[in-house]
Amino acid sequence: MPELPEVETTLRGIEPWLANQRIVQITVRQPSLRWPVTVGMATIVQGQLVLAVTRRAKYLIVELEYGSMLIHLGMSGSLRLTARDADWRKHDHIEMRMANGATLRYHDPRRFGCWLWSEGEHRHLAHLGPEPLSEEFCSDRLFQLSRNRKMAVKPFIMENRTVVGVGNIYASEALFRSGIRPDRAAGRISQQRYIVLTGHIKAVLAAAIEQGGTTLRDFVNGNGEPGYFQQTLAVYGRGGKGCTVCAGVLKDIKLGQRSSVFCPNCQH
DNA sequence: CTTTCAGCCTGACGGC
DNA sequence: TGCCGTCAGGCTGAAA
Repeated sequence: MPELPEVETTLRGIEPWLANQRIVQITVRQPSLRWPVTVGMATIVQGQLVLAVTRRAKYLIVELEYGSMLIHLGMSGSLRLTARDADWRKHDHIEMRMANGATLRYHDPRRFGCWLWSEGEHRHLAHLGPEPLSEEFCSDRLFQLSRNRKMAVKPFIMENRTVVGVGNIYASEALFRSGIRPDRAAGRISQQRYIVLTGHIKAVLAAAIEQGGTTLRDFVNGNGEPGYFQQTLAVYGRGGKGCTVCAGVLKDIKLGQRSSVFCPNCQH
């Protein structure tokens, strides 16, 4: 599951090979992604110079001379630099070849990702909240936006208009570290507790990005996956097991159709 | 305005 | 062993 740290790691891995290079060819083997990948996109993009590659939320943006491409990895997508004539693996859907010989492959078994081209601003970026590691994301923002909200705090911090890039894993972990139950109403959490929560959201994401970076070299060479999954997760995926702090049984509930694991003893 | 929820998709896993 | 049901999850857009 590519969360924000994995997308950031991907960006750092591919950016040096794409920036200031011309796209020689795009090959689309499977156009049925989240939205259809159009022939028009490949036609428009081929021959263009890549001005820059950036990230916004979990989207990668390939800035071109004319317009830009928006890439999302969805649930199971990955981008790898491969040998020029590497064998096509199952679920390799798109290949982008650069003038310097770099070859980028998009691999996505579940096909929840997207590759979209737009002349102007992409509609998917229009209503996004601030980046979690920016100063715009602060406890005041969480506190103000949460007033009168009856929604549970976990889906609230996972909403993209609140703050971007906080997926199920890191929302669960940050709430555990903050001692806040994920099903507590967002509007009934104090300013003081939002200060604590904001700090943990930033810390857990920053740590994960740093760990992703430790395997950057392998990642670029196409030999491995980003390494942040190796980090110890205290609650995510550990429903029914023992709490790492109090040894009590972790509870697994559904919030907004998503699995939410927490410790009923440590989180209130 | 708010909140909820179906749907997109494949692979992993458990039960029989 | 294989089949079948269930689950996982980000995001959109429609419904309530």
